[in-house]
Amino acid sequence: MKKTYTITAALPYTNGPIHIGHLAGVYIPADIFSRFMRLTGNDVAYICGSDEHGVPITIKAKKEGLTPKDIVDRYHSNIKKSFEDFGISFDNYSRTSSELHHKTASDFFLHLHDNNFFKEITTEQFYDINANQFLPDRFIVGTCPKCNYEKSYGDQCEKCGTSHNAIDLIDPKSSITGNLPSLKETKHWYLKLDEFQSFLEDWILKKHKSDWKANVFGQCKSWLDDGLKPRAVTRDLDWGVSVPLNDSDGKVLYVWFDAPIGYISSTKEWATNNNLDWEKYWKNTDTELIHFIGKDNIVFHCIIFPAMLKAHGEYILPKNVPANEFLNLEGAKISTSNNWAVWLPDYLKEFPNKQDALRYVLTVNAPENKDNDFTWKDFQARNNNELVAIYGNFINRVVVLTNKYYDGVVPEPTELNKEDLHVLQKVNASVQLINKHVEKFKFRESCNEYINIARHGNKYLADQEPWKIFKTDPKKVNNIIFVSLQVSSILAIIGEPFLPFASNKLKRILNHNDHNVKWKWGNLLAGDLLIKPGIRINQAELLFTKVEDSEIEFQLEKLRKNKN
RNA sequence: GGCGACGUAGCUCAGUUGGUAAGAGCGCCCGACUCAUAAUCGGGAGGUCGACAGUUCAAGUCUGUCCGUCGCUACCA
Repeated sequence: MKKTYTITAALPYTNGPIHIGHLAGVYIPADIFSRFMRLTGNDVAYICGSDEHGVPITIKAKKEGLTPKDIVDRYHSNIKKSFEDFGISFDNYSRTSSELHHKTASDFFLHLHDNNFFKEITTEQFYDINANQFLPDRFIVGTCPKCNYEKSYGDQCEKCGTSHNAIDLIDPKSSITGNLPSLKETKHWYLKLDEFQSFLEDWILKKHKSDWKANVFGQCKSWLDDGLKPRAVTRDLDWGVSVPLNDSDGKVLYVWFDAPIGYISSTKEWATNNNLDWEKYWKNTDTELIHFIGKDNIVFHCIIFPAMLKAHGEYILPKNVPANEFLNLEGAKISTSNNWAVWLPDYLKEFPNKQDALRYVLTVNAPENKDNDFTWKDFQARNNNELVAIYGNFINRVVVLTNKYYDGVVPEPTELNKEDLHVLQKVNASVQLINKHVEKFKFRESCNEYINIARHGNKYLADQEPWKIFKTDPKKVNNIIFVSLQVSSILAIIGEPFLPFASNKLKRILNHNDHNVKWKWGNLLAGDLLIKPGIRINQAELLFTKVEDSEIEFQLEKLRKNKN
């Protein structure tokens, strides 16, 4: 049945390029899901954009002697381009600095304000007179009251790990100017989250007990059991969406309040550009809203944003929030500040035309249930032993045999025998399994099952040995090659969500447009014969190429240098 | 400190509501084949299921304690 899906991928924060952790945790799974849902005939809006507000960007700008706008412009285009080059199929990639977003977020805030969902609370915050700004906890350094470490941050001591309030620090200093900060009163708007306690308990703990992932459900339960409290949704800052009220000079919406609204404004932008109705994707109760995020964002997407949407009153709530865990790199935590990462722009430059290899490795080793480790050696092994040796090699065998025996023309099959039908059945069973797993967000299993199709193909060829009987039983060989080409065409169709570049290449090799059945999901599911005898296919081209030891050594060396 | 998720073969992971002798892929060893990017196909070795205790006729699967990894969070469960 055709459905409408609004699929969001966490808005990347524009203070650095995209790295493999982002890809494995969010963008690749969301892309597979989106592509799969399009492939199977659904109406999909795959939405994302740059998250460009918040304190870290203003600090980075200050350090580089630039404006916040300079910083976000730089990374917005960097991120947008690397997503495009990598083949992430967003329907729209917007940015939160856009006018449309400011208006959308501002209106959203006003709507909640007018309906009395906020509480104004005045507190004392640290203020740096010289820098002329309030200081978030992260930008206050002082001596930890517990372990006496002298460079503890305002929110947490890096040495003993305990968290505290900035006010508790001994001898606090502004990390911007080094001055002693003073306390100053400030008023902020707090979302009355507590009023949504019972609603959220019913919605999450009862209605989504079985279909949300254990890590997501557990995290939510922990928050709900604790009891929700009003939460500040504004900040003292001059960079962001201004609070649209009279007595709100110097106040902006907290970045975590405006960022998820970015999903909505990005959808609006897309709808406007394509002459569509954006409300269908956010206000129609038949539409399934799915948020792909990392585990650090669970509370915002499962508690706060749904409360905001519910408070607004017109919006649908997420059907699921398949949060992933984290990806490590060579045994250590990925870190932007320590430059311990594989950056996507670097990868694209250093491994040209190998987008699918990274997609594949990050899919089959995705941190779906627990933190996982990415190693270059594993990357090489999976590329060489699985993509090249199993999938690429199967296609190559079939295409070479077709060219060798039939001058590239698809042979006419006669009655298929037990073995022929058996392999087609096995492939069909794999297709069903892939479908099932993708719907449950089990992308690693679905991708493994995809490779299994090529395994079935290799085994079929090995068992049938057409090269042995070509002279003695040509009719049988006709069938073997025909069936192998049929399997190849199935791989081309269903591989698109996982390995889109290879899939397109394979379609070209097999001349998919010339066959009399459209290579569409429905025809595949119906078990239709996708290839037509008499059609000439092209010469063999390698679908994947090997990754050499020297390339892996180069990457490892690069990481070693960063470490020092 | 509290809460949550996770801890299964060398590596990465599956293991429904507890029940026939613990599974897969990769890696490793042996064999077969040669159409294929020395690729493929078959077979094999390898695990006291983090530790300890408990419930049960029966536990990787439930309970408790502890240890480890990661995340969330605060003096509050």
